Amino acid sequence: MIKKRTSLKDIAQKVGVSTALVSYVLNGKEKEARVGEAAARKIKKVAIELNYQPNLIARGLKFGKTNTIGLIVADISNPFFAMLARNIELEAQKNGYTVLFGSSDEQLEKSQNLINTFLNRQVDGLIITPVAGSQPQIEELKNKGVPFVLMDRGFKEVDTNVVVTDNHDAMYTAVKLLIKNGYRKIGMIAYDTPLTHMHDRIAGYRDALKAGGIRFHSRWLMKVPYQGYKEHIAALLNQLSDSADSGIDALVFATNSISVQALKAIHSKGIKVPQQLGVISFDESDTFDFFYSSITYIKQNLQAISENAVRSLIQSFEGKNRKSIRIIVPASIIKGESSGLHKNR
Amino acid sequence: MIKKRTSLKDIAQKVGVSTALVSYVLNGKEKEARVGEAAARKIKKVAIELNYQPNLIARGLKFGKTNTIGLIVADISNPFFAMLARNIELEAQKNGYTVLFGSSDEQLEKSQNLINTFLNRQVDGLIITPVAGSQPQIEELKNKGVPFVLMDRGFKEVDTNVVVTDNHDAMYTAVKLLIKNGYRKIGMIAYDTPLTHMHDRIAGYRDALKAGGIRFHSRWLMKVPYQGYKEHIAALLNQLSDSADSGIDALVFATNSISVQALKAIHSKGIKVPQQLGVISFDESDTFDFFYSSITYIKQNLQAISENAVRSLIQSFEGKNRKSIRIIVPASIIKGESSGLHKNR
DNA sequence: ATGAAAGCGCTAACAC
DNA sequence: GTGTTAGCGCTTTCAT
Repeated sequence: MIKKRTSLKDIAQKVGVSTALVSYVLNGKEKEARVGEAAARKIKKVAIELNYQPNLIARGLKFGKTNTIGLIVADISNPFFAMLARNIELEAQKNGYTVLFGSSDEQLEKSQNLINTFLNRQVDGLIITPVAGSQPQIEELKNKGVPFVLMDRGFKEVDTNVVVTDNHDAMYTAVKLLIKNGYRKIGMIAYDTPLTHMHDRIAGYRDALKAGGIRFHSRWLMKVPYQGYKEHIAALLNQLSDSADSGIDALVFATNSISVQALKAIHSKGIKVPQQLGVISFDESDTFDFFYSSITYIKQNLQAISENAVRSLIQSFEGKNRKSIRIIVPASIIKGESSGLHKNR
Repeated sequence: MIKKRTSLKDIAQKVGVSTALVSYVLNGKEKEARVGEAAARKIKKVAIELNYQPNLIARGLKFGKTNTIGLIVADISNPFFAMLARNIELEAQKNGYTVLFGSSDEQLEKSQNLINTFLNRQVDGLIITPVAGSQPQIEELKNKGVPFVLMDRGFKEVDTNVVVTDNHDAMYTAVKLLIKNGYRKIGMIAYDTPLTHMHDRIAGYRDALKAGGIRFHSRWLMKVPYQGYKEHIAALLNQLSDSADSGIDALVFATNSISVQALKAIHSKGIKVPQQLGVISFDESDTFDFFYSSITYIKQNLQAISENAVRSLIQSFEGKNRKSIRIIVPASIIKGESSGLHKNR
């Protein structure tokens, strides 16, 4: 059914030379190998005639290098990861790499399965957004000497290559902005996970409060589980709006997905932003354009993150990274009305 | 640096048998090959000790089968394609396949590059959302006997495996709903492309008008180019809202991305939906929840599309598809207020 | 200037 | 029962 692809051998036979010569010529090594000009010409001609395409998998077997990167994100259907994937695809392509992808769904088992699958397929390295509790998986990669880089999040306890946003600074800046604009009772909705990105964002939030001379109340920090987060967030905002005095005058959201869900709830509850509640989101979303007030948000530099992830991974291939590389990408804050001057100010 | 992975040979040496035996045992063929029980036990034990993992690329070379699918979408960062990718990933995994992906950006050259790259990497087959004008690329795949299936869109002129939504019916139903609710001057914003999905959606729109006894006006059908579509749509809606009588009382949108952009413009222009303008969108979006009226939209069955795409591709591998298979997946319409009764009704 | 051959890791037909 | 071996397609060393 499927037509046999033409191999070096086919060309060699047709031209009447050995496969070695064909290989040399087609790899532009005719000079080094001092291949006869006539033969070279003929080989090239036949290669085109037969529409020769190298079998990269055979080459991979030979070299132990496939020029393939395995990308493991939490969920490719989440716009944030989809954007990352897009940028990684671009950067990988620029460098001659192709990308295998998979979604871990924040689940340990899926993550491990993907790692195994990709390794068995001889990817040259992995770009991973690690799942909570996956330290052993990552440690094992280190032990095996597999090149990899963590992206978006990392682990405190494990020293690895990692590319992340400057989460602490981003959230610190955001909360400082709210304080500057007169908010005093600032809450945060975050995921209940020990991963560093969340930890750092929370730390940034708390440090900003402290620096602003505001005493932190533990009930201000609302952690929701990843599974079923939509319902949890809806419930949280129900509570907030039901109580006459919610005890909170502003909210920061720890991620893209939390932001969208929380804004949905705020919108449907009819909570006035920023009059009743100041708001700062994480990451962009098309949804912001529909909110009645423009949303202040933290903008991560996805392109820089992706580029750095791919590049440092490639450096690892080349054995350049003797030590772990830790890249912190600054974020910016895009100011809108949602964090505007507080009524009490 | 990277620790050498253990191969069959390593195990064979350690146990003191040939690689053949190891291969048989590790592939569960000890019975057929009548391997001695003692040897089998020992081999299994050592395999675990050495943490043996098969090199799938060597196996691929041997069999000419890599258990890899190449997925080419227009843009992985577009939520619609990201959702498709997610579902394809799931279905592929269920069947033991891994997915390579790439974005064509609706560009012929990128599409061709991706096809070449994937073929050179010996993917077993391709799932493609074809680009306008890529018929020759697709024809070539057919000629080569490469298994593939087109998804989301196809070509009139080329007979191929294809899995698409019932676009004509979906749009027909949507427009009929508008007509039933009293709208008479129904416009459509579509992409300016000859691809079948767009063609069918437009045909569905026109046929519904005809069936409703409404004479079609060519200015009702607004086609925008994919490149720079955001600006074009904004401009279109400026026009509509500026003219005292726009001559249009309802709009249907041909895709997800068009819907979001158009709704943004409608929102910012303050056009009342459905009082001034009835609206039906294509595909879901988080943004709908922020619109002041709930949006009526056509819901494609992404899971069914993905599953069918993967399955029919796998059938092609197995040589089952002697003829091209054409799968039409029905869509549903989710009714909201945006297509509610027209004032004149 | 060219070719033979080994070898990457795996499988399976075949020989012993 | 077990081992030998050829071969998938490609690269490259070493003869010639």
